[in-house]
Amino acid sequence: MIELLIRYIKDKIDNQLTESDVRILSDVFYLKKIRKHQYFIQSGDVCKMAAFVVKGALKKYTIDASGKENILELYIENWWVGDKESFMTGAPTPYNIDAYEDSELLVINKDDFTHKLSKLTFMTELNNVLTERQSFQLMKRLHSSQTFTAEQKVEQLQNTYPEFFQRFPQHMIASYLGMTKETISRIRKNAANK
Amino acid sequence: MIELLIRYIKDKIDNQLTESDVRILSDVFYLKKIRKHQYFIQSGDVCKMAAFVVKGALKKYTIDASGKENILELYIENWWVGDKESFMTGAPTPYNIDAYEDSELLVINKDDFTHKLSKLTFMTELNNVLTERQSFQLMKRLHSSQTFTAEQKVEQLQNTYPEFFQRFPQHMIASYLGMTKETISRIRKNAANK
DNA sequence: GTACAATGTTGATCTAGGTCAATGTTTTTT
DNA sequence: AAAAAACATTGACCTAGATCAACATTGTAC
Repeated sequence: MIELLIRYIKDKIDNQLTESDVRILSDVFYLKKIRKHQYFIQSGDVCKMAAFVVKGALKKYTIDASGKENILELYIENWWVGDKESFMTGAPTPYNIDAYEDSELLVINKDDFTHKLSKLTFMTELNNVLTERQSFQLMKRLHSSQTFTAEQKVEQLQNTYPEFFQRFPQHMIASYLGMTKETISRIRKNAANK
Repeated sequence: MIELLIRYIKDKIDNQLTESDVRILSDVFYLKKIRKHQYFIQSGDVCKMAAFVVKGALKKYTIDASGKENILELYIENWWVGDKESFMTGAPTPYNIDAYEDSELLVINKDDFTHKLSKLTFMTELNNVLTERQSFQLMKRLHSSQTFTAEQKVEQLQNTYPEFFQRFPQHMIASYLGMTKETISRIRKNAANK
């Protein structure tokens, strides 16, 4: 399983991984299986793990006063799961993350991250690349959220992450895009007639 | 002027700045004054500068098909200005940035950034801290954008960046929050009667 | 293979916030 | 100090998308 992560990292960084790097990675990451509907973190927890998705599908969301679920992120294979802000600062997370499919995660504890990984240059490089990419994506999502019509949002998602439409039910996609299941249903019906 | 930047950096990083660090900073950053309404970058440009606001106020925005301005970021003293994605990747920016007040910026060119700063550890540290913070903020803004009412959005902004209400006209705040000037006007009138 | 949960569709109705237009106020320019 | 921009307010009306409710379809567990 760790091979998937090694391959992923090699792809993202400029330099090569040494044998020692690979050994450390294999040492600190451990496989955790989580079943459909099981929580990875719950609102109020401090997020003490970060994880790489080897297999499965998960979602990050909040629940509002009226009980409505608001999905912020969807995760499938090769995505990193967790609340980075809580992980880094130790503040309780406002989010829930749970599995939508039975999943396999490569998990690292905060403690190992701090002591065994954070001084490895390839790891800080990876971390920076990912944080930067995340922030670029969020800027685009915020812009779309504020300026696009529901139809444009769906179309954009079909262009950026078409996989999501295969892996998640429509009502979850709708929530991720900040609209209702009825709206996305009508939009897709319409799009089919074009 | 550079002292402001030095002080700012010292505040953000763990280690001390050496004399050599300070010399390099003074060397690569230069002061640029920009007048009200003047562009810092325009949509379609490649962003070849990053800048620290010493004095003034600016905005980042797009213009949609119908001519409506959509503000994505507001900047005042001690904020960093630019399109980081365009700056890092060399892709043309989709955004405009211009001055809302006469402003003074400490500017660094991409070339100097790459060759003279990017190998200094304090600078990569600063860069990472800022990118991370940016991404945390964007996540919160996206969540608010998708789940808050107009009223809640205004209230949240008053708690997070109350300065904005002093520095920018209401119609710009409205655009930043993704609503119209009429809506924010009615909300604030209401809030006053509480 | 029957039952039950999860998912998706469709129509009727509602509403938060947008649009439009007129008017008022404050700031800037000359 | 007058004229012109820029900014803000208010009312009337409109609309994209939400809500509500009923029903259809698909998946899953026993």
